[in-house]
Amino acid sequence: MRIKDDKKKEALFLATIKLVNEIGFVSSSVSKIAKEANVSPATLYIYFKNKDDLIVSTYIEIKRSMSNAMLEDFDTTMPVRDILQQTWHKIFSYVSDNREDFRYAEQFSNSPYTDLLDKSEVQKFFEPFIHVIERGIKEKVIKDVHFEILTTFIFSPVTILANPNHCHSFSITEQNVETAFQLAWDAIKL
Amino acid sequence: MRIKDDKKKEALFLATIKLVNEIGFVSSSVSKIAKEANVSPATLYIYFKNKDDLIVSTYIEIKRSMSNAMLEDFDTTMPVRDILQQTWHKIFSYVSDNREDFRYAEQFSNSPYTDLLDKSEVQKFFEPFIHVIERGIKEKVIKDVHFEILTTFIFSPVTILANPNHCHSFSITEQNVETAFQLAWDAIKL
Amino acid sequence: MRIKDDKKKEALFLATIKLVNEIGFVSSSVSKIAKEANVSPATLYIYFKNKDDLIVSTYIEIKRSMSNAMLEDFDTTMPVRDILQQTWHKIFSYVSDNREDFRYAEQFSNSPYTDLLDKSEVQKFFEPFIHVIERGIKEKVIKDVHFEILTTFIFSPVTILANPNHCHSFSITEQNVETAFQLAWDAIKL
Amino acid sequence: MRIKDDKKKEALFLATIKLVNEIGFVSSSVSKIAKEANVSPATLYIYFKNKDDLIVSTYIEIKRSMSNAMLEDFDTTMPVRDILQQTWHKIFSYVSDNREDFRYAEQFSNSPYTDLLDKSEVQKFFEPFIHVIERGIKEKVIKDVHFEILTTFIFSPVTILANPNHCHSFSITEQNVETAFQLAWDAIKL
DNA sequence: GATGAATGAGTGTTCATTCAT
DNA sequence: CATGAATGAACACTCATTCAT
Repeated sequence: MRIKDDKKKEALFLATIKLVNEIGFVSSSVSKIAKEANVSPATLYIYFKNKDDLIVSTYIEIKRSMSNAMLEDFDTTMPVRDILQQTWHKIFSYVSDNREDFRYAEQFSNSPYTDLLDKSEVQKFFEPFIHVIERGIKEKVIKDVHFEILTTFIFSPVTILANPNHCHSFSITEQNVETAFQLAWDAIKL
Repeated sequence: MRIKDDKKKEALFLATIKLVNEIGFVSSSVSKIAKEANVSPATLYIYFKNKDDLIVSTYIEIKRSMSNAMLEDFDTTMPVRDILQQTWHKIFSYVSDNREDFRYAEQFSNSPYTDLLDKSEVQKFFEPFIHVIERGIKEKVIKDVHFEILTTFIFSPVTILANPNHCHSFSITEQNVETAFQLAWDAIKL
Repeated sequence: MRIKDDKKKEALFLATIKLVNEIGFVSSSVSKIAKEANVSPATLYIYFKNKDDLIVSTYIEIKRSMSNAMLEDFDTTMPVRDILQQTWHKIFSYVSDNREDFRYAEQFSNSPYTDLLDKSEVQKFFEPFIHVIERGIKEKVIKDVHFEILTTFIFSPVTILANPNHCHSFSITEQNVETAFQLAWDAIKL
Repeated sequence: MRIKDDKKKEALFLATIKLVNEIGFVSSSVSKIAKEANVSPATLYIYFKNKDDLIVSTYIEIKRSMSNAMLEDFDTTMPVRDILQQTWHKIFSYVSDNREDFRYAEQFSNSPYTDLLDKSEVQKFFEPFIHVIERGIKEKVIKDVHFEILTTFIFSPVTILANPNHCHSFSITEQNVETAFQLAWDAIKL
């Protein structure tokens, strides 16, 4: 028999990201994705249960790689501010180097497909950072306010600033990123 | 016949918002929207050029009403901080009272339909606030950094905190909203 | 607006019967039926809820017309034997004149589509005959045995003899039909 | 390897019968049948030319076994009535003991697959009985009428009465079966 | 012999839009 | 102005069958 070809699965991931970024989820039909990946529509169903599965799996794949990049050199013994600063720069760096992946993830997390996602699967990637913030509160360097308020100011700005749809004149330079971090830190620091 | 006209258009707006919130953009077909509005699919094409036009017009209509609410009691002579604080509370209040409209706007602004939107048409609603921020910089009460960094910290948090999809444990109470504003102001203030 | 065209529904009935007789239920796809009826596949869904509905409705339509033919000149005051004899001939006559309808009905009633049929809707057509048989038992001209044994010998032979799939050398002549009735009557008479 | 072969073929027969009875011919796809038989779809094509061949072969296999059961203790020297009576009981007995096989055979003989069947291949199983009837006519104990009329009354009732789809209140008891035979014999006897 | 991967052709169904009235 | 009928094109998905190993 023929052997299952990881190249095909990879090709389907890439085709999905490319097409969704170009024409959106709705217009990215199974047959278009298959054609882009140089596969038969039927083949797609060997590697994925259905279209939803393909879309969600692609997202998880991206998040896995994103998480790996962020956790590189992660050192919990550093001061809270330094960890957040390092992470902040790492995220911008990843986003800058993987614009296509980032755009897909953005579209996904604001689409109805999110409902199909097991949130815990993705949230676990962020756990290390959550612990850092908790430590910051205990050490009295971060304001002791509702947790979601803190994350809104320390994590969300990244996705907004990096999204050219929202901020088309902001460019990801070392200087800009550091400036933005100053504001984020001013927001949450005690 | 003027009255009848407006009623049908209004009914179509409401039906669109309701359906899109209930089943999403993808499943909200023209015929379903028409049925929800008690109108023939063909009638829809009298009031709107096509489906895209309907979707985009509905968004602009919401933004117009949102803007009106925000500009109530708008007094440019007040101190910068007070204006922003008042506006911040006004937005949360509007969102709280018009959850359906807000949800639609959120879905819209993260869908490919955004591409069809003349951004300037919506941005003009925000102009008064832009002027306030510019004044704040000149008066040296707001940091003199890239403009989009400032808006990211002073406007975006609202849509994130008010979106139960992102923050399901944050509730819009006077206290919570004020706390969040403190962080926003700390971020941008000099 | 255009007016709903009964001719289209009729054409769909005829196309369904023709195709199903020629190539069977499985191969009779919606698009083939639509093409045969000179309609768009989408049009079919204006007149019928789905394929199943089309198939079942076609059957009921046939049964209605079959029943009408059988109940012509139906006179409950005649002797039991005469009524059955008259009906027997009438059925064969109908079948002979409407071979396509009969073949469709035969295929249908031996297909999984039967499960979708509200049996009572069709059984009501046979009620008058059931009463006749009950009368025959009471008058002691028909054997007093399990009801389904009686119907098996007085009704089923028609569908078997008239079905060229089962009996290809039996032809529906007045003489043959009368002979067959003799056997049926001999079977059930006391 | 002979043994392994036969096991696979047998497994495919059984899987076909089971699936077709459960979900019908239409839904019984090659891959589902293969999975049910714990075999690759490709393997199926080693034992059968194609799907049609599998379906038809399964039917013939059932008919062969049915015929074997009927011909047990077959004694052409007995009186015509006794032979028919014995056979009649034997068929009911077989059907009662092999409901799955019977159901498959019923579905098959009312499906378009019948067209693919070489009728003579099955009819040869019935030859001994045909000779008995011919003898009955010659001996003037059976009516001298069209042959298919006779078989309609002496064989078909079995498949109707035993089919719960047609007769759901008739149960195969010794008594019921004997009663039904009385009617069959009354129909054809001179 | 035996397999799972691979596929073109097809399925039933819905879509945004237009037509005739 | 307003409509429901009508449709070609597209949808997600499954099929019987073949291929390479």
